[in-house]
Amino acid sequence: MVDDTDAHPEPPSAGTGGSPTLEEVARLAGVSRATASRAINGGSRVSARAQQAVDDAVRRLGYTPNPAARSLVTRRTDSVALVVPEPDERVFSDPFFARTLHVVTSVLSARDLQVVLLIAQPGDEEHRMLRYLRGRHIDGAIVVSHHRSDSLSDHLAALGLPCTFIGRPWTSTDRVSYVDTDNRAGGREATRLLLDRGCRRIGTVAGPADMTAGRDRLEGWREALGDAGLPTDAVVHGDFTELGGADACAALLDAHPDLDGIVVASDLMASGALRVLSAQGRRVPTDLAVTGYDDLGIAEHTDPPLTTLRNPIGEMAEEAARLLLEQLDGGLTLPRRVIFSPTLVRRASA
Amino acid sequence: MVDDTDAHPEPPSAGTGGSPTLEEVARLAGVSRATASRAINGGSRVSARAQQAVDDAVRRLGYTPNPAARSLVTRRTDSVALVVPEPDERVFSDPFFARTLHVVTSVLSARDLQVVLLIAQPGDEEHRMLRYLRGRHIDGAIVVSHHRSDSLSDHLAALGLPCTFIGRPWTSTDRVSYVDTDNRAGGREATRLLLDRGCRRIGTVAGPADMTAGRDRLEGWREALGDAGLPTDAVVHGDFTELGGADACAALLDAHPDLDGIVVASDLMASGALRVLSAQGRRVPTDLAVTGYDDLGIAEHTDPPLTTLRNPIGEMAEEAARLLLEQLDGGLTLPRRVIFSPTLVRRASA
DNA sequence: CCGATTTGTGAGAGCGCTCCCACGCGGTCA
DNA sequence: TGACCGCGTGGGAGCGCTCTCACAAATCGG
Repeated sequence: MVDDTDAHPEPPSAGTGGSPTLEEVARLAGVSRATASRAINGGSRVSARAQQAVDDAVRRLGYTPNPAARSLVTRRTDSVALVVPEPDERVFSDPFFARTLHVVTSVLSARDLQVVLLIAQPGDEEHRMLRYLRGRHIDGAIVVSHHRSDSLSDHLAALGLPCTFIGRPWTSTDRVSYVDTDNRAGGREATRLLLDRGCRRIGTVAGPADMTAGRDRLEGWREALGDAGLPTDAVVHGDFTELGGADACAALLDAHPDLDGIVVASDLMASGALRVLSAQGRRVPTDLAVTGYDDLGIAEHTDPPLTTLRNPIGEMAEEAARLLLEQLDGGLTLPRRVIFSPTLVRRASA
Repeated sequence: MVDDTDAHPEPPSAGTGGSPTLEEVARLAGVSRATASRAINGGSRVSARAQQAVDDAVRRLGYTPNPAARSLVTRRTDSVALVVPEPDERVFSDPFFARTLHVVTSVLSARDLQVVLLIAQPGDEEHRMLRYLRGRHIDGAIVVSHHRSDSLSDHLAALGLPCTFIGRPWTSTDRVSYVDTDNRAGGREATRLLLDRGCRRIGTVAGPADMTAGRDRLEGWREALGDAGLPTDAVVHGDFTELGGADACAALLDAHPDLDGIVVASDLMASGALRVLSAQGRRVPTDLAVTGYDDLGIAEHTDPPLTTLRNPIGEMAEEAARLLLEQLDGGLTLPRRVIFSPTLVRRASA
């Protein structure tokens, strides 16, 4: 029902449904397409009169720019991927991801960037994900929970896609930006705490060996025990899940029944470990002291509440988002790294 | 480093970085752009020879079609939103969403559709989300956990965007497709079970009053009790979280200390309720019988394991994805609804 | 009061793709 | 043998937008 008083040939969509185009906005506002475009995108070099006319026209027509047309010419899509190479059970049960997604989204959406969550467990989904990343669907990526086997850092570095890792990647560390915490220091600190309270037989439920966070915390534990001249043989790896932590703890106690302290590499795993200890009738911290890692809401609700190392997940995610924005804005910036420090939070378990 | 033996004017990006275009693939394959396009998109009406040449060229150049250019002309984006109008804490703690996302993604990605997770708690994020849905970023949407206040069904119906609801929407039920379970029957069945085992004072921890699933289950409870000539005054609403369930249960027991049975509208809430009951020293099911709802992995791990009604979440999500595909393929199909039946799963709590 | 800037504007060229249409070619049928 | 039919192909238009550029009008300093 548009008045076709002039005889210009028009696409059939003009009168029928099809959403309004910039052309139509411009016509209604009595300006050129170029001016309408300027008015809509920030409006520098546009007279107040023209701006007003365009704004009105946009409102009257309910105009929304066509993102495909726009990104065809700008070569930007205004969306960013949050890549999580993990099975979705884990993504949806570890509060770490919820927090990260929340913070990343709020930082990026303040700049009108859409965050696309890409969950891909290893396998063919990984391949699909790489195809997606390669396909110019997104302007950049934030990768979290990266494993040694997904050579994500290499792939992304090779692609030249702006990206930031949360947690130091295994390779290409000189070519991609990342944020991390000093996991080795954290591991050391947790262990020293147990040493200070008198533990002399300290084991660890370590994180996955294919994740830098897991390995670094383990290294810290090794260092502290080595410095104290104590053995570093009581190690079992878990997978950062509660169940995995329980299993690992059971295995650890099986092999080393004499332990009087356990450094667990995450709160979720520690929560599983506490369950096992309680089932075995071992009192925490009297018989055996336990430390966790992360402090993301679970630690205070376990029984007993966990002494743990707080990772500033929120700040890390925020910084990661900012680093990505820098790359998106600045064109080619040098890879940057920002390392945070974990802080000890004392509760009842150690 | 492309050989520019001919004198045709070329964009600067041809030799420099910029990813290869269809034009370049066609040239390398020695065919026209049109033929290259056909070969790449399913290849009907393409000779084996041409197909081969194009395939080779694609591989040699590492060509990926530019999605923006493609969707500008096809008017499809090949991506679909999974809309969750909930705060992200809840999305990331209720296994229901993990399962739904998993199933929806696997059905849709088999058809090369990208799933975009849209989490938007009520407020201005909601507005941003509607803008996104309106902006032709996606071809369709699946909405899960819809509340009365987000008038999502009305908005989407008005937009004419293909969409499917998981869980009956409040309004526009005649204009949008949805899948649901017979929640009223489920509520009735849970209540009858308690009646059969001799309970005579049965309360309920109901779901949110602004969600159809919550209201329908409550209705079922009312009906069953009404039929039995028993009072239906012991009602407290929870918010489908564990903590909410605990609080609601405490409030319920406070107001009605004489209860001998509680119908809880979700397993997560029932898990919170069991914790409260145990803290109060009430034995389940001896002193008081409890039923849950959903049966998504939590029910078997509570203490005692929950008697519950299994919702076929996986099948529902699958069907929802299929209904959406139908709309995407078929153009204008009539709104359809598919109702599943919950099945009783007996465990120890009732 | 005149050249030099600044400011607002529109014409028009693409961005990379799909798809319509017209064309040549061999095979089939009356 | 000519009319007709596919089939494979390429030419070319155009999707809706941004952005460069040229140009007129307004503003400025000397």
